[in-house]
Amino acid sequence: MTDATEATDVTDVTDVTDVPDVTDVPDRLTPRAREIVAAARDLLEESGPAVLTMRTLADRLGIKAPSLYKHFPDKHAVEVELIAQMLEESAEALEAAETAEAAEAAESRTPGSLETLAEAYRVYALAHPHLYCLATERPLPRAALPPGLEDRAARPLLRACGGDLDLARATWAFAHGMVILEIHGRFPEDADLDAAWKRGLRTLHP
Amino acid sequence: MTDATEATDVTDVTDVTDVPDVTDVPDRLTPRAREIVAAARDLLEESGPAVLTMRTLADRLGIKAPSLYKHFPDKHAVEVELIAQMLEESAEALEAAETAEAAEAAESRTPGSLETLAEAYRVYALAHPHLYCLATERPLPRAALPPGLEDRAARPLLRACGGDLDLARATWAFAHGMVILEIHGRFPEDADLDAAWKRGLRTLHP
DNA sequence: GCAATTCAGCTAACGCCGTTAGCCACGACG
DNA sequence: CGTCGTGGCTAACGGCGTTAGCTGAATTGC
Repeated sequence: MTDATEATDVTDVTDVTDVPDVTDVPDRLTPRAREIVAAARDLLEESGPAVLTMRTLADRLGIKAPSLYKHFPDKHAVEVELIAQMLEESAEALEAAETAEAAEAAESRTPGSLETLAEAYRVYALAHPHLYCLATERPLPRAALPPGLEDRAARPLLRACGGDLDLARATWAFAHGMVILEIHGRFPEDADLDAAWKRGLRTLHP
Repeated sequence: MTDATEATDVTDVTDVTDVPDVTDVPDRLTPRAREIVAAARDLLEESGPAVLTMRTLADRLGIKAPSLYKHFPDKHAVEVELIAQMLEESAEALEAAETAEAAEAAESRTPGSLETLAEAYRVYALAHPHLYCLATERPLPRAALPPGLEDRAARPLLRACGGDLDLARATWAFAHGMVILEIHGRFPEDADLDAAWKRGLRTLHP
């Protein structure tokens, strides 16, 4: 009779009642845990980190806060999943930009191989500012992340830098700095950030 | 008998006991408020933001938490003072580097005018990582800051960039990115950050 | 087919957080 | 000598993450 049962109708995805988790990829999370992470992400992106509370998260799912601990050991574990999502999605965005770039280059109207990549990075980060900050403004929980994910997220930029690690790191620092300073409103209101991006990219990758 | 009195010996700048606040500059803070900020800073730099609590702060001063509200309207107001300190000190560090640079340039053994500035920025930030993060990872409370401070902190870099705003912003983003990523341990352990700094600075300012 | 176990919810509560209300001692000043 | 502002105090509130322990339903084992 609790309204929790109403909330579960959101599931309606897995009506498989026999196979528990015998998919090809060993599932990182149970279906319910994935629902929780999805709700956490909605909450974070809509309202920011201050609102992402175990109680509000439970509320949105129609359950009580302590029940969340049946699925995650603590709040940090939920956040780790959000960080993993961000890394994976930004990796996808960069990989997509990479192939788009290659296509354009084939037509020989090359706009500089870093430019599309940087634009993709910026667009993704600014589209998900709270998520980007959550994933970025603390030490990476490397041990709890899917193996290889960090490398995968870094690889497109490294490739674009021709394997030059120093250049790739300098470029990453520039891009992250631009994005995070913009997100936090540290630039003057009238600053021409497009111009600053262009300037930085052009000098870093002439 | 409280150790709060011991904390004041850090000040040792103003032993004037008669004039309350009739200095040339209209004092931003009462002496007691300055003691509180000093204790807050010690706490933050020693133990990080999680330990900077109204209760632990009061503890260190030998008083109870609610008494702090006789001196500051809320915790945020204390943090604003810490942010102001960081901006002022980093401005000083950059200005010092600027004049040192000028002296070296006069002897014509110029190491690139940005290099000393960047080094000073990096050294200051890494010497005060918690303070740097506090001052940097949220919107600037511009309205509550001493007027002109933000500009002053930005000016040395802008001068070194010959007034080129775009270049200055790109360089700032690069430097901030390098520092903040290093502080949060986002680079691989074996990354040669000196090399990445050199690479970035050389390409940004050839 | 029934017992046993696991799962996923619940309530109550703990200790921390920032913050408020209201009390009081003391020193300065008219 | 009274008055009043200053700067302490205690008690308490609501919100936070989290734990302990209960319960009913579903699944599993014999």
